[in-house]
Order: sequence, then structure tokens, then C-alpha cells
Amino acid sequence: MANATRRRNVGQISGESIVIEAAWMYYNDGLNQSEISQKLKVSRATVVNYLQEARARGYIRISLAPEVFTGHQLAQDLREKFGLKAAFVLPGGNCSEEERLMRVARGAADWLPSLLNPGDRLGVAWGRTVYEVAEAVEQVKMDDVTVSQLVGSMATPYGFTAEICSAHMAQNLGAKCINLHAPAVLSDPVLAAKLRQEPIIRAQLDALSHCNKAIFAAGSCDPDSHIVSSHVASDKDLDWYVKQGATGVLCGRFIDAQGQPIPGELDDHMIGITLDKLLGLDVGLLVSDGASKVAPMLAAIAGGYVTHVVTSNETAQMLLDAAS
Amino acid sequence: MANATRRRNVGQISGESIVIEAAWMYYNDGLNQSEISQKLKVSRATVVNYLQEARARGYIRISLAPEVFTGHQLAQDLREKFGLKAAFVLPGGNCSEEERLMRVARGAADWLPSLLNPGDRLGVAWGRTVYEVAEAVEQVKMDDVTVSQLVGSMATPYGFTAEICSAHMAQNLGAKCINLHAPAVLSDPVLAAKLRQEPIIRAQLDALSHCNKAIFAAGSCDPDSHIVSSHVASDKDLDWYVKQGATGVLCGRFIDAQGQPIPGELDDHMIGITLDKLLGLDVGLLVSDGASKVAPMLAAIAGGYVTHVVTSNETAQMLLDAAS
DNA sequence: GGATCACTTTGACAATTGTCAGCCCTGCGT
DNA sequence: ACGCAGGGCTGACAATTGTCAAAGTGATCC
Repeated sequence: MANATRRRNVGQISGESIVIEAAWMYYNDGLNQSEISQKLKVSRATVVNYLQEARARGYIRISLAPEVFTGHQLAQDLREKFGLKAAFVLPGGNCSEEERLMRVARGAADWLPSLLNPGDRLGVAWGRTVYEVAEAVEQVKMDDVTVSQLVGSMATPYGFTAEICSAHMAQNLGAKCINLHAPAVLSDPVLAAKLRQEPIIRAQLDALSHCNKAIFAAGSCDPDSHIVSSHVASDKDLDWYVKQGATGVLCGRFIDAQGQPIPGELDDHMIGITLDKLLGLDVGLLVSDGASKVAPMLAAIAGGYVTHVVTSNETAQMLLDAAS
Repeated sequence: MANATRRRNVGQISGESIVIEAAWMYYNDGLNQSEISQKLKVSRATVVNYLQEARARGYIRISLAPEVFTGHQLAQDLREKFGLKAAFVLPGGNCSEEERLMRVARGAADWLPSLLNPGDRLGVAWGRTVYEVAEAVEQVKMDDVTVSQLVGSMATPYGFTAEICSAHMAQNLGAKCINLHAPAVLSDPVLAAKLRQEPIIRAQLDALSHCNKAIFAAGSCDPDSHIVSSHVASDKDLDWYVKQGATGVLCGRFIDAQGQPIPGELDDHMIGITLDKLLGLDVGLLVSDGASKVAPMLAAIAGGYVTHVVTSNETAQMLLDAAS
């Protein structure tokens, strides 16, 4: 393979770059395939092959202009009403909740790299949404970015543990990754406290304090919420917190409608970032979608954790309506 | 217009954003136009219209991956041989000199925004090549970038004066623009000196010292060079400088094969940046192409003014051959 | 009301692009 | 030499996409 002699249109252009030549003519010069095939003296079918190869190798970048999603009316309304730095509102038209979630995740993934600068430390939460964002991020080379896992790992049956979320995110961003090698929840608060004092864990938790940006989703307090199915909280815990006024979940912590953390038993059992650390970040990126997330999102925003939001048309409208 | 009631598929998605919806489905979800027309419940022809509108409005960004041009063999060879930070080598295959120049200009225009950061001050030289680059830059919003005109204005018959080059560049980059409101060459050195002392001109010249990046082309010393046809130098001047060893022209100044400025009468007549100010920049972007530019480019590189190069395949090869 | 205007939408047709089986080289093993 | 394998190229056909003139639709002004 390596030194196999390729022919590729002998006597023509330097050989390997004929693919690029074709791609340039097609996408930059605006020639059609027939014209290109004439110039290159190959059949049009070959030009098709070249173009496909160019696309397959990722030479061609096609993207929708981000301004479209941050600039339109709903996005501006969100920004003004909630005092955000920016909002990214995607068309969700007619899709199922599932499809909408994927779109929102993809939108966040497209937007995220432009929110990061060299030297940044990005905290990554966990959950289905965050996982899909991590997966959807296009491989790019972000110089000097560090990704940190915001909460410990859990036994979610779906494969989107906090570890995997942060690892994939770092992988696709070409960033360094600091994982938190501990469970998110321990049955014994004493053990949890001891673990927090372990030098390795302690260092990792310290690192979290230095994050200047974070990406997270808002979790709902429904009985079928992932916080229960991932065994972070039991049904009993959930009931208790809801009685205390829990409206949403952020990084594994329950918050009330004003976004204030609700102190409770779980705090002592958990290993992960505390919510006060999420205040005052350069970027607090909330990615969530769906009717069930409206109240949690509002709570997170009210708590001041959020500077940027990614969501769909529909959810944006619900947020605005609910807050009017 | 503002409050005119648009119909656009009444009862469907919020109306204006149906274009975005269609674009998303087409480019992100990979659906074809028929599928989209079904989902959106419009005819396929309408979908075509939506997509065209999206493209016309610039919602769709298509670009060739820059790594292709900075990564391939010739670019790496250039970088190593001349100690550059990066080189951008475009396919020039089979084109006329004119077409190659346009490609190189376009390549530079595509690359330039990614070389700029907030706070940068970009010095812009003049000439046919620089003009084409300025024209080819896609309208983007670069926050907090300032463009400075590196040399005074001249009576070129072709419309690419230094003023126009820098103004268009700033325009398309969405940057501020500092023009140099003075002729590049004055017949009287005393007058030139006086003009340099004028507060406005002086301030503008001072601003040039603060540029941290610059874009320029290498000019040749042929009798049909633009430096002559634009009346910056006379034929007699040119002859004299060539006799002194002039190999190229950079920002209106003659340099020898080692890139050293050749002191001469013209210096006192000129208003514009001096070459020592171009040393040690974060980015010195040389954009040039063609056989006649090979020697001037080598001279500019030898002089240490250049950190980044944009050129074609063919010229890159000539540079490497000539320097081997 | 109805004529007009500016606009979007549409169906039928034209052009462009994608697919695929088979050909034609070249290198390699027998 | 010969046959084989594999990659690249091609022509004919299929699918997708673009064009354009005509028709529809609400708003606005007699």
C-alpha cells in the first residue's frame, strides 16, 4: 500500500493532488463535472470519483453559518430575556423528540469549537445530551484545551457515563483530558469523604475549580429521569428532593426553581463539582431540548449557571412563554 | 418589507426559518430534495428555491480543508527549507498565469482569516496580487482587527492602489482601517520629509510600527513591473537599482538577493513603511506566484520578512529548485 | 368589489450528478 | 510467459437537481 505504484492519470498533474485539483475546480471555480473532465482529460465518471474521494477524506467542509442560529429572532429574545451572552436556536420542525435532540446536540457540537480558545479548561458534565454532543463534535485540533470530567462515574445502563462523555469530547476536540477516577455516588458518606481526600482525587477535584468554561444539560425530576435510571438517586431520593422543591438537576445536584442547590443527603455521597463552582464562568453552555426540560432549564438559568444556550425552536418558544 | 406579511407556507414552521430548516435537512441530515419536500409538504421545486436562497444568503459555507494546502509535500518542503511557520500551496494545474494568480489570491483570502486573532493589526501592502486577495476575502466579522495601509497611494493605472487594497481588505474583514493619506512617492524629498512630519501622517506612520502582522507580495524588477507602470519608480530608477543588485521589490522598496534594502535616492521620496519594521512580525504573509516572482520571493524570504507563504504548486517547485 | 402588484409556489422539462458492471492497465507469483 | 489480483478508469443508464413559464395568493389601492 505504502509504496505501491499508483498511476492516477500518468503524465498529468503530480498525481495524488489531482483529487484536490478537481475539488478546487468544482467548489471554488464553480466548474461542473463535464468541464472538469475536459480540463483534466479524464472521463466525467472519474471526476465523480475524485470528488467523492475528496469528500470522503474530509477535504470538503460544508457547514451552516452559525450566525443564522444565534442571530434570528428567538435566539435574540432568549438572549435578552435571560441575560445570556448568546443563544443558538435550531430548527426542530416536525421532528420527533429524539430527532430534535440529535439536532440540538449536533448544533452544539458545531458551535462549541468557536466558543473555545487556547488555554481554556472545559468542564464536561454527563447525560444523554452531553454524550451526543461529544459524539457529534467534528475532529478538530484545538491547541491547548483541557477537558475535565465534572462529576464522577456512574452505572448508567446506556453507555453515557461521565467518563465517556468527557473522554470522547476530549478525543474529538484534540484536547487533553482529566478524568475523575471515582464513582459519582458512594453508599457511605464517610467513604466518600475519605475518597475526596485521596491525593489523586483531590488533585482532580482541584482541577475542576480552574475550569473557565463548562458544558452541561438540564436534567428533569421526572421519575423516568436519567438521574434515577443511572442510580445516582433512588426513587425515594427523588421524591424527597421534589418535595423540597427540586425543579431540575444540574451536574447531579438538585436545584429549585430559582436555581439554588437543595441541600440534602446526597451531597455527602457524591463526588463531583459543586454548583457554586459553576457560577461566574466565561461560558456556561446549557444544551437541552424538550418540553420536560423547560422547567429545569429555567431553573438553571435562574441560578446564574448559564451564559450560552443551545436548544430547538420549539423549546426556545416554550422557555419564552413560560417566563413571560 | 419590515412588517409586510410573508406567507411562506402558512401554518407550518415559523415561516422565515423554513429556509434554514430545508438547508439543515439537506446539508446536515443528508436528505435529498424529494424527501425534504415531503416532510415540508411543499413541491420539490420549492425546496430548490429554499436551498438557493440559503446559499445566496450565505447560510451555507463550503470550503476546502486548509490542512490540504498546508499539509502536503511541497508545503512541508517549503516550510523546512526556508524556515517558515507555514506554507499554503495551491494546485495550479494547467492554468494560465492569470488563472493561477487568481487561485493563489483566493487561497490566501481563504487562509487569512484563520491567521488573524482579535487585537491584531494587519499591515496591507499593495499591488495586483494583494488587491485580488482583498477582493477575494469572504465577508466575515473579525472582532477587533485593524488594517493599516503600509505605503502611500500611487497613480497606478489599474485601480489597485494601496488605499484601495487596504480599504477593501478592511471592508471584507469587518475590520477598522487606518489609511495613509499621502502619496507613496513625492518628487521632492524635502516635501516628503515635511509631509512625514505632519501630525496626521506622522500618527499614521506611527501606527504602522504597531502592526504585528502583514500581507504583501514580492514585486519583480522587470521593466514591465508594476513598480514602474505605477510611477513609483522610473525606468531610470529601476535600471540604477538593478545595477546595485536589486532582485525584488517589497512594499515599494528595492531589495537585493539577500533581502537587504538597497539604499538609494527613492528612499527620501517615499512615504510608507520601512523594511526594518517588517522584521520580526508574528505573521509576514507573502502571496505571490509565477516564474518572474521566484527570485523576488527568494529575496524576501532571505531577508527574513516572511513567515508564511501562499503560492502555487508550480512556483513552489521553482522556489525549491532554485534554492537547492 | 375588483384590479393590481409583488411575491411564492408549482409542474414539466433540461441539465447535472451518481451508480455500476466491465475494461484496462500494472505488478506479482508460478 | 502466463494467469491472476487489484486498483483506476470508463460508458451507459439511473437518480437527483436546476430552470422557467405559468398559476396561485394575499395585501393594497382605487
